[in-house]
Amino acid sequence: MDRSEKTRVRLQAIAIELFEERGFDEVTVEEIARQAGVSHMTFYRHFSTKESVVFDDPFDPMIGELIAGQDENIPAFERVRRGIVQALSLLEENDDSEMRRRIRLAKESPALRARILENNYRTEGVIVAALQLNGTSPLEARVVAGAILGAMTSALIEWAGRDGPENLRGYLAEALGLLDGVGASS
Amino acid sequence: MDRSEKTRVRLQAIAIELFEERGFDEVTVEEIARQAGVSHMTFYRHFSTKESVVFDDPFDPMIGELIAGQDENIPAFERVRRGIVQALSLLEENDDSEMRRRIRLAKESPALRARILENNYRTEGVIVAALQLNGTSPLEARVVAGAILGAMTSALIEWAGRDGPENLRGYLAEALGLLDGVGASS
DNA sequence: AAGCGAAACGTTAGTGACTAACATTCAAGT
DNA sequence: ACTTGAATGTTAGTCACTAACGTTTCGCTT
Repeated sequence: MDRSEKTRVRLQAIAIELFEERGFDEVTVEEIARQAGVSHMTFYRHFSTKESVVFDDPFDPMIGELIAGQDENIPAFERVRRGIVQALSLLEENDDSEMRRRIRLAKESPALRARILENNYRTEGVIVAALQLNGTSPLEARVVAGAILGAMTSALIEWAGRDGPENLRGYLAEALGLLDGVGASS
Repeated sequence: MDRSEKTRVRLQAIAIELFEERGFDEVTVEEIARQAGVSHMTFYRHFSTKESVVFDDPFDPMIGELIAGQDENIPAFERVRRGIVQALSLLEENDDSEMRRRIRLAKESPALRARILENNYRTEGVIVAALQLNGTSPLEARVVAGAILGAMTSALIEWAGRDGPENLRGYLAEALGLLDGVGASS
């Protein structure tokens, strides 16, 4: 871990702690930087915005490939669902409790929620493109992608609000399972 | 139309025109106010944020009532769908082209998209509460609400991107129809 | 018509996120 | 030690947004 990465990790850890203590809006970037022993410019060299210290841009093109690779004969909704479940299963076994901390911050902060949803917007574009490759109509592609991402995001927030030990990936898979039977018409 | 309302309408018209010409981020509140012949403080007395001049807070509790009033024996997903379709049919026949202008602005501006999605977040809370009144589980309520709102929002954006004369309400109803068969399990 | 009060609006000064330009320090490798 | 590039610092600025307080406008009463 070189100097740059150490600074980044330090900034992130301090920022999240401060956000948990006092709330996202009540902590200034200046203060985070000061406690990390750096200037605010260094903060912005590591994180493009105040929000991105909590959620960064994953923008996974893998999701697109997994969806485009599904059997064309099953409905669009199911293709997306299977693609996403496969992507989840490939996910490194991340620390669920760390993710929970961050999503809980988002529950209290419109700015952080907006960040998550902006990431979703980009992912939605990837899903739509993948579906259209296989002949799905633009409207159906958008609707299916929007529905699944909306469901996942809501499930994520529901999960973060619980105290139980539920596994994140399992929880999301269960959430998507609740939408069984969708899109049977196409 | 009293003085206050005239100022509000003027600010809004000028703002949207400027946003269309140069993009949301390239127009300052100061400039909008100046062209409307007022100070920036007056702008903020009429609109709480720069975004809200394009999208304001509808926060319709009617949606909650319509959903809570659905037959408990049909699946949660269908209850929400019918409630929303009913709410749409009660909507005053708004000017579709005006709505299209605004949503097109949102296609180009993350800040405006965030505003729409934040409104959705509040609506989602209303839907979740309505479903839970009728015994739906917290997870399913969230997932169903998230899926339908996600689908609607995506359809809205798809609609705004088209040039055709499609009716907004009809388009949204068609979009929700694409999700036919969902949630059959509950 | 004069004056009164409240709503609408203006001025000023400030905070905080974020950026650009330029200067400085640090950490290797030679 | 010396050089060089990466990491960081300083400074000054823009813009969204707010608070406090002063001013104008307008309908209404007298």
